[in-house]
Amino acid sequence: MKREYVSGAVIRRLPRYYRHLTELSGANVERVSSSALGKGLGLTASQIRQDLSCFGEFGQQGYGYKVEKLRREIADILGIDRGHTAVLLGTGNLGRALLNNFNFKKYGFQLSAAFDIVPERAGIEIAGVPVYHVDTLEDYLSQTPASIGVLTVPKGAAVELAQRLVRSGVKGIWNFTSMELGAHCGGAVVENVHFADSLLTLGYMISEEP
Amino acid sequence: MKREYVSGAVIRRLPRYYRHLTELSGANVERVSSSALGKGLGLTASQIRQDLSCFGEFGQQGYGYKVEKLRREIADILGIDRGHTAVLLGTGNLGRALLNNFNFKKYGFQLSAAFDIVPERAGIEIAGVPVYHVDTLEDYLSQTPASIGVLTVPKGAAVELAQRLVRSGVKGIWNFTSMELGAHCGGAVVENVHFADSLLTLGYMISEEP
DNA sequence: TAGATTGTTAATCGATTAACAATC
DNA sequence: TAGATTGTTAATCGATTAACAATC
Repeated sequence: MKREYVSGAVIRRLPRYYRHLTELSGANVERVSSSALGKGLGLTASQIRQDLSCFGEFGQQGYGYKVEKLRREIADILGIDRGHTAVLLGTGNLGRALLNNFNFKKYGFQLSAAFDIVPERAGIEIAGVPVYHVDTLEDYLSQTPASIGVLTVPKGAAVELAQRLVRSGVKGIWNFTSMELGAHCGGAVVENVHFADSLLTLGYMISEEP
Repeated sequence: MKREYVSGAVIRRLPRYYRHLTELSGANVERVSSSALGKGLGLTASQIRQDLSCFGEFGQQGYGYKVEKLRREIADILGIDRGHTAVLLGTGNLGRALLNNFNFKKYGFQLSAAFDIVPERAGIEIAGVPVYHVDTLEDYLSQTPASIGVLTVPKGAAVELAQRLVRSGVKGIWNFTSMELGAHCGGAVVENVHFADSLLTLGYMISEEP
């Protein structure tokens, strides 16, 4: 039964399903049951069937799920191949790490340009992506709209740039700064990658271990 | 009332509390109520009081919480200043980005060394951290134990290195690879930073927007 | 057909919110 | 003292798990 509202907990499991199914598919596995999938991901079979039922009926009774079919269904739910585009702001170490190592295309995003405030970086290319001066951001986006902006700038620049991105029509911000942007971004969705929060959580867990 | 078991949901909010309190403290704010704190973080006052009550009684009735006192209490709960140590494996772009930009010390971790498989990188220093060849990992850790290992290596090397870290006494793994390590790491805690999952979630959310 | 496994409904469990006595 | 705000208990809400008829 297709739901209109799907909880965040379910949505955050979808990428894990997708990753696991991609691996199975790569290993030429044809079919998988909810219980096998659950074992692979540390979840119950019941939860997986419940999760998937938010989006439709993808299995066959007595058989399970066709791996490749389910993988494509989830890709579609996640919006891969929906033609998303992205720009990246801030070509410091982290920005360069993403440009060089992260396969945006694999997840359905075309990264068309990067921007930096340092004049010397304008005009160069990093991993095939052209770098422009941040002053030209609005001009660029009016010509070449982007679905999301990737924020890899110093904390102090985050709010202003987020607002400029949103005003230029960006629908989501992938925020790698430690600034909380929720309040500043109007209708846009903010997805945070807070390294510090993650490390502090780990620190807590190793401290509490017996 | 002090609980022995604290849910993951509570623990993942603690770093946010800590960050917010650090900001208030920096702005010389002396006291804060649960409702003010809740407003700042997008949570209910009730939830904040409930969360804090897992660890003790830190407030005063009719007054609220002393910002600096609460900040220190949470730092203590999170295990900051517990003398954690860390090593980093893999000095590619992402590893270098962390070495150059991420302030481990600020979160209570001393990063003592980095390792790489490329022979030319052995002997250099990155942001003051010495880089050694990964063949010397066990020798090094037997002399200088580490609480956690930071994994910024290619996916294919993740499992083997995680296991070597755990065998050398590491208690936690901060995993930046896309490999799921849960099953391979015995008693050690694994904290994942999966960029792809984060981006896919964002992709879903901007696709579903009205 | 018999065994397996789905999708879904019902039961349980856990987390969030509300309410309030205690008290600064 | 009166107003404010805590810590905690009770009520609600939502998410996970269990059960099972449908059926491949």
